[in-house]
Amino acid sequence: MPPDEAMCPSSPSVVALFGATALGKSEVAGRLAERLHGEIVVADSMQVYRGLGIITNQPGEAELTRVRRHLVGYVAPQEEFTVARYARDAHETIDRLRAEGRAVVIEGGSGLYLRAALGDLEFAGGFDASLRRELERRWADDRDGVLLELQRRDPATAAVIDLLNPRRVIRALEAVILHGEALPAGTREALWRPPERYAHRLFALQPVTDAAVLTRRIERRVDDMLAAGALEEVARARAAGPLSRTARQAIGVQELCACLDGETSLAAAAARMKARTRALARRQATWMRKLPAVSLVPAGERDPEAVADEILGRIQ
RNA sequence: GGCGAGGUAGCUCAGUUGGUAGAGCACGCGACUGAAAAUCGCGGUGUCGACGGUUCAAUUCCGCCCCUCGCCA
Repeated sequence: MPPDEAMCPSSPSVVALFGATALGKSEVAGRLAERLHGEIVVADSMQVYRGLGIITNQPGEAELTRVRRHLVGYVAPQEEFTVARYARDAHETIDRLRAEGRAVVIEGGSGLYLRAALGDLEFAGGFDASLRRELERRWADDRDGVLLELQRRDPATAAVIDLLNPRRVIRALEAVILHGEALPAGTREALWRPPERYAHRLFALQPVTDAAVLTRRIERRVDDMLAAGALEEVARARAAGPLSRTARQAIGVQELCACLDGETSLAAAAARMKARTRALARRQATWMRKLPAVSLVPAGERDPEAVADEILGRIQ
């Protein structure tokens, strides 16, 4: 903890806000930052892409002029993005804002990114697209061979990760091959409580709205995106060059590309986007339930202003 | 009206040479350290269209009826 914080523990200058999609998180964050005279750092794996503002739900003009937001729309969608890069960018931004004496509101819906911003996650090994592709091919042909190699070269990691999950296995092996040492050693407890980089208060929006109403809201959101030109947005983005693997994971990219290529109807694309968004909101709720030291704040149908007030009240 | 195809989980469908059923998606819960809006794990789904017949036993075979789709009138 930096020394200035030790001297002034009653007014933490970093407030983090986690929340699932469609709960009004960015509006709440906007008001919080305004009251605290601070700026916002977004912790969202998809809002980083430039030119995909509609489908990734980036804040509109009104929110943007209200307060400054960082780490939104600053990466070309042709570029492959990683949490490690996000962590570097976030720390740099937060450090700078604090050096300027500004309060920081970290807002996001990507659990891992939020932890990366707040803490010091240790990222082992590098990243090599061709190696990864080769390992993927090997996994498809000879799964057992890949598992055996990981067990031989890094038994400690092999004992801890989910061996049924191809992403985890491939990443672990990739890390050993590139750096000799794989994922950071440590217990699961350590994985869950990475060293905190900033003293902060963490809040999460807990839906108090009826589940059916929330679902309807999520679905309306997709309809609104389409009405706002989501299809054209995706067409424009991919016209500038093939979209990166990570950008293609954003809800709506695959679906709307299929639609542009005449493979599916717009209605089918919309249905799939809604289903994926619902599933996302569920996984976000899982994160919300287990974030360490989190204070839950009822939200949903409440006025963002009131939610922000409640959070400010709890900070005092 | 005639002929053909079909009615099985919320949806799309597979299956049972007769012993009351499954896969994907959806849904619920969970995991998560360089892909995380990703990826993976666990879980329950049900008068197998209705009624009758044959049978120890029918979702499966037979009859009849209802419904859907297609073709022909």
